[in-house]
Amino acid sequence: MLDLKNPSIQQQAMEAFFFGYQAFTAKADEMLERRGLSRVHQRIVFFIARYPNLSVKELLALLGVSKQALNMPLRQLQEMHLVDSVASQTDKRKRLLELTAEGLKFEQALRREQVKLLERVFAEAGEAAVNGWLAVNLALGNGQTHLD
Amino acid sequence: MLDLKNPSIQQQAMEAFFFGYQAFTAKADEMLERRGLSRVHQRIVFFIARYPNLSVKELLALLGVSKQALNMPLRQLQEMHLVDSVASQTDKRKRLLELTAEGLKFEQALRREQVKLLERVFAEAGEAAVNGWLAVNLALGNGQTHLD
DNA sequence: TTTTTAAGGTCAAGCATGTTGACGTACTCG
DNA sequence: CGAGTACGTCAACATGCTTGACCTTAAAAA
Repeated sequence: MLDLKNPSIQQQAMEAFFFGYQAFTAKADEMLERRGLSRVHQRIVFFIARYPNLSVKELLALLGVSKQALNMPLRQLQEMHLVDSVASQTDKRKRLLELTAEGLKFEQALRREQVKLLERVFAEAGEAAVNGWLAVNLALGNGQTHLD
Repeated sequence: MLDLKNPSIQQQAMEAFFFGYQAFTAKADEMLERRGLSRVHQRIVFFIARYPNLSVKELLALLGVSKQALNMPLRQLQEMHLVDSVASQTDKRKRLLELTAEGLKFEQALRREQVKLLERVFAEAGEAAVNGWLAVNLALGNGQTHLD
């Protein structure tokens, strides 16, 4: 077991997490910048892809930002016809978010870049490592879906 | 092996990474905010602790920001007597950074909170998972030290 | 049915954090 | 000596987030 009593091991683990996460997001950040978008835009389309028919409120909870912070980038995505919002049938106050065909392609393109990096690393690290990596990340996130 | 051909698995892995990293930094962020500091301040003291006698230029390379962006928080840390900078003996242009006794305590307090979370999660996930988690993160960060 | 609450949208002001560009100083090195 | 390096700082600007206030529409509760 990793000896977390050893400060130098602590630092190594933390540094690896820091640079690992940074490397993970780097490629997508580049692609976003070329289109004049930012990481928030990716998070929005990512969560809409993952949870179709998400309401605005649920999206806010997932992102952990204020609705004013969401407003601008979400509006931009709608104006670019990457995201559509339709009133819920069961509760007409709610706007359910979905990706347009183009939005889906956009989200997939971003995700593909990140998955490519994961695939390379996974092939190198082996199955056990990958399962462990996922298990620890899930546990860190508390297993919570963050939806409600 | 995690099937990264499956889009839903891709999404799950990416979401776990996102929320995992977020949870990992949350506690330290709280502590920093109470002292009117931000995540950059932690990164600074973290890297100084990890690489004693770091030069300003090396710190900039690790953080990946402009020197103007570093200037303010680093100055604050010095004014708070958490960080000292001393001219290098071999090259008097260089300022070598080190933590004061108080700065060391501060960095350790922040790190301890994050390690506590890791310990909980590690106990839950088991040794194999932990080793895998570290291996994947190291591979993601390309094994590079980011120094030079 | 009237009142209250919830969901969503938007405007405004303020703050934090980042960027580039331009300088100035001190020091090293060829 | 002159060129380049390390560091520090000022200014202008962009961006992304915050809180507060206000509005509409629709559901739920009184």
